[in-house]
Amino acid sequence: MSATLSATDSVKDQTREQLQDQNLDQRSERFEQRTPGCSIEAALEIVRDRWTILILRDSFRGIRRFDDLRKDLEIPRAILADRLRSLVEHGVLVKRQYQQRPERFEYRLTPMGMELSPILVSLMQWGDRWLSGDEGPPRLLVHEPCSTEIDMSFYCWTCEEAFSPSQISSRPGGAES
Amino acid sequence: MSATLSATDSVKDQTREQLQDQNLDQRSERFEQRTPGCSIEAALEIVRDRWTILILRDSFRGIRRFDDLRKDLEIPRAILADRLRSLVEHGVLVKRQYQQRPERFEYRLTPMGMELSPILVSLMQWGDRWLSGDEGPPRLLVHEPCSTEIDMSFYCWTCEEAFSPSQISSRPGGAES
DNA sequence: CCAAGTTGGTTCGTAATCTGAACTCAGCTA
DNA sequence: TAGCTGAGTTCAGATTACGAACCAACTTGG
Repeated sequence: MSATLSATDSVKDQTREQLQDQNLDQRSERFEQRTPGCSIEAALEIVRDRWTILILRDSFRGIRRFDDLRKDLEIPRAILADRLRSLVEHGVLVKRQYQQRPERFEYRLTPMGMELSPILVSLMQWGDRWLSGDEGPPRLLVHEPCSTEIDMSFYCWTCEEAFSPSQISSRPGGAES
Repeated sequence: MSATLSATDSVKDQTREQLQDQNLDQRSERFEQRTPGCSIEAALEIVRDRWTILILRDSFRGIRRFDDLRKDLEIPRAILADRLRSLVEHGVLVKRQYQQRPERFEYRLTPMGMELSPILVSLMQWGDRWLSGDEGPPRLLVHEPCSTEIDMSFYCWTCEEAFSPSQISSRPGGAES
């Protein structure tokens, strides 16, 4: 996945060409990100498809066993086995024996896996907002202590306020030192 | 690496839980959600695979044309055409003619598409946190006015504080009234 | 005028993946 | 002894993905 420089160039060219067109063009680089070393791509290598995400959703719901996952998702066994293997290899789940006479296993989220929750929550909220019918969202997520509905918008700890995606800009990270 | 303060917590939680086994089972319904009418599933029907997400990432970066997308992503033409068609059908992108002599088109995010940003940002941050090497995150996202790094953890507007995923619980939504 | 280039696709044949059904294996259970 | 459960594996057929070639409508260069 190279083509790095040409990507930059074409973005610039395009922006210039379209200046007269619309005036939201300066926003176009909000998520600017060089392809080599893109964290989104890296994450997608682990969270690779629909099944994987649904397995994770079920893991958050507390479903831990092969057969329970299979029945709940109606997923082909071979694929479930494969995805679980992959998630374990990547450190998102751990495989644990929960009884030995008949050897039986369960899969649990690791801390790394737990931290996938913002992804699932934002998927769910987007689905709620744009895809749920007249009946409104099928389920709500709330902050347990106070029952306030969860809102995954952006919040700035310095300004102490929420802000919209248009106020996001990106800058190089990497080895600064 | 700014992160959820929850990282440490969940490490602790998990360790404790794994030693003692099953006293966290009541938490198992955090994301409880019946399969019919799950917003995550609904969202996944639109955001269906890796390519689709990468197309959206590039859209946020301001790449709007078929050929620019193809070159940047190195995606097969047929698949790009198919994914763009699907995103347009679902209302995430709009296809607009930007010149007529040789008919040429571009694809832009709709408001519905713009609101996918929390999903992309949380994917990126998870990748940053868990997958980026010694060099740290390849790019940072900041709140433009103050340059504070964006943190997509959970924030409660009532309690005025951030909280970890373990404090999320779910309840039925749907046609109440 | 002809040749080549650009953009935005479509149409292949082949390769990789997914799928459902059947099979395995170990230890219960009646 | 037969049958059941949980956790898989194996296999044949259906779906998708992939890369290369092709098409169409214009523009540009010689």
